[in-house]
Amino acid sequence: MDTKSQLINTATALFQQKGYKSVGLNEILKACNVTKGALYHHFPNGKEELLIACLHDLNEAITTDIKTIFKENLSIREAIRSMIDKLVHDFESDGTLSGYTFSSMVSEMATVSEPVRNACSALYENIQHIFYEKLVTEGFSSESASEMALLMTASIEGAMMLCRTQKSTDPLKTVAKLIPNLLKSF
Amino acid sequence: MDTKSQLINTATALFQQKGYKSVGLNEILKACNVTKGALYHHFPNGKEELLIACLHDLNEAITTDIKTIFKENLSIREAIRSMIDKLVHDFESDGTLSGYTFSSMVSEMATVSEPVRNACSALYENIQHIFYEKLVTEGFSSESASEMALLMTASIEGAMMLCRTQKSTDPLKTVAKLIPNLLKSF
DNA sequence: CCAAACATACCAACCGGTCTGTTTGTTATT
DNA sequence: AATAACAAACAGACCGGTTGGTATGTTTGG
Repeated sequence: MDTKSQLINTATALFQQKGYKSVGLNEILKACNVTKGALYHHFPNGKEELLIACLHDLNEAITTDIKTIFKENLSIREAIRSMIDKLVHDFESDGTLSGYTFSSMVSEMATVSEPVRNACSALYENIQHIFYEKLVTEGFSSESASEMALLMTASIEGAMMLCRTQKSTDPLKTVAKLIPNLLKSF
Repeated sequence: MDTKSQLINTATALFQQKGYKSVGLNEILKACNVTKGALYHHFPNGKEELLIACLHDLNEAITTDIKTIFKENLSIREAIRSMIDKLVHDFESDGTLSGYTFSSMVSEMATVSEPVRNACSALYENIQHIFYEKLVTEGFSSESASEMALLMTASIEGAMMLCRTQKSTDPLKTVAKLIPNLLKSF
């Protein structure tokens, strides 16, 4: 793999685990055996440019990942189920909840840096759009589909937060169990 | 107000706005005109002890705040509605979403410091417990009440995250609108 | 008189970022 | 084929500023 992708990949993982400010450049550099010169060659604007590159990469990765899940599963219930199953599995295997979340970066940077906030906003919008389209094909009206997509995104993101504080996957499991009920209520 | 509370209050506000790592001790000290000596007199273990004190204070403040809202409002629908209305109002007036959230602190510290993680966990549990009790008095079974309490907490927390990235209160408003539907679905 | 409640100067460690090289790969010229 | 020329891709020493934290003093209330 080339140096640039290497930087993005390890930085992404570290940012997801510890947040943005908690991870120093030297930590990233050491983790992927790259020197400072190389970093500033590929990212002249330093750490924040690297973060935005990470968010862009994450956006693409998450989007394609969810899209394939939504293609493989016929109903939105099954799709959401297998999506959350994957999150739960990842969390249980490596202990870190890095799946479709970047809340650690959102919450500390969204209020500080506009470019970062925009990158995060784009990511959430993409996720919601995938939900939205699936819901529309299942007969939901445009309005209720976008509302449901928002509710689903919010509850999953919130559940991940709870999982992190509780060191347990139960919140995600509960939400996964309840989402079918939500869909019924419309 | 005494020095200790002054420190806690201003630190809480700053932490909520920018997160933990982004706020330096000197920034806090300057903001409330307190010197380093005073800080380390009241919090010998420094910044992290201050953060935990903030979380404890926040816990109490949020808990009593929500409790009074839940006493004033007969149905849980009305209670949630006025709770979110308050959040929306705060966000629209001062631009910062500091209400019942501390996700900025959770996400960057929960994976790093156990004491902080515990304090955050306690806070979420308290909130859920208030929801839970109200739901039980409205006839929900113990099991579905705790599930609903979790779902509500998660979706509100997630919605706040979305609000922050979108710089809009719409996500919270949408969630507020949909929660009655959730309750019906049980 | 004594301890609690500060104030202030100071510190090593670390931060992100810049600097000046050196290596390496590509292309043009003879 | 050899070489000159050039730029991209690094390497690593270095820098000023800031960080959280400490040590030592001074004030103040009981």
